[in-house]
Amino acid sequence: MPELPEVETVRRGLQPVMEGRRILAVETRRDGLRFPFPADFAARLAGRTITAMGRRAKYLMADLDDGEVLVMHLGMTGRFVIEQQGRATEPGEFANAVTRIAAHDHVVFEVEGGARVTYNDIRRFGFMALVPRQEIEAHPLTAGIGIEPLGNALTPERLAALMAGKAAPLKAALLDQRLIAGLGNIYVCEALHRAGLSPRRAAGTLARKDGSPTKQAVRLTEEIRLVLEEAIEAGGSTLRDFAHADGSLGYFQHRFKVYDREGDPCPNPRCSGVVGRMVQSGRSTFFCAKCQR
DNA sequence: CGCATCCCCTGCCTGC
DNA sequence: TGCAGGCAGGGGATGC
Repeated sequence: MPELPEVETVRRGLQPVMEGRRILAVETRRDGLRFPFPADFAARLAGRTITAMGRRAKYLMADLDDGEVLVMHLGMTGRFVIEQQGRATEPGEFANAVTRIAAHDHVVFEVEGGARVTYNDIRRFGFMALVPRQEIEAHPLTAGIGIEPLGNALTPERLAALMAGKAAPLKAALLDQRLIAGLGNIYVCEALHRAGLSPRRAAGTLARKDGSPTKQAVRLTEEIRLVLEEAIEAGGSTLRDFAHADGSLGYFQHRFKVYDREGDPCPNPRCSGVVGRMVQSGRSTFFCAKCQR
């Protein structure tokens, strides 16, 4: 499920147990995920300290004390499970702890302070890479990533400029990580519904001839921000619940208005339409043909 | 270049 | 009950 709000929620879950902590040991349980792990991946990580746990778009970025960055992407099904195991300060202190390995557990981090952090990924579309910090901007995995939809970068003017001249469907343009980074299929559907905009509309219609934003661009900018912020807030509350349960992080239940709600009445109280589904760029789009124009 | 299609992988749901 | 087919929230490669 991980789109920007989910990745941000995972970041907030990992931060207290990993930031400022030394990695005691790493176990990789297969050769790689989507890509092979870097050479000597586990050995290279051991002993290094995570100085900051950050996020850029849908990428988790763990800054290491020697200038490299552990870049992690959750793909479609990646998640982390955190287990607190005493107050380990040296490798091997985990040896006496009960080790539970579940199906699709691929990487296990043992962290100073006693956390065992396990990466689980059923479909293995996620990946982990080590990149020198100064090469992040040029690295093939992270080069050309678009602007963050939260924060100050996304304005109606910027949105209009990014979409100007594009004949592609608005849905496809919003999914393009080179333009805006972090939106996925769910939140694009949700934001377009909230903004009352058709997923089929040409992306370029958000810009006037002089390049300035239309009122639709203003509305969409606002709805993107709101839906992401609300989802992060919901993830935060879920995170607290999970922490009380078993410490696992991952698939959070949010209430979506249109996503996966084909056939439901349109949730817009002033609309009598029905949520429909169509395929764009090979992926399902959920929308109301009556109030999204 | 822009855009569409296919593919990586596993699991779940549906229909026959 | 078994099994084939379709589908899944990401994104890279390929082809037109």
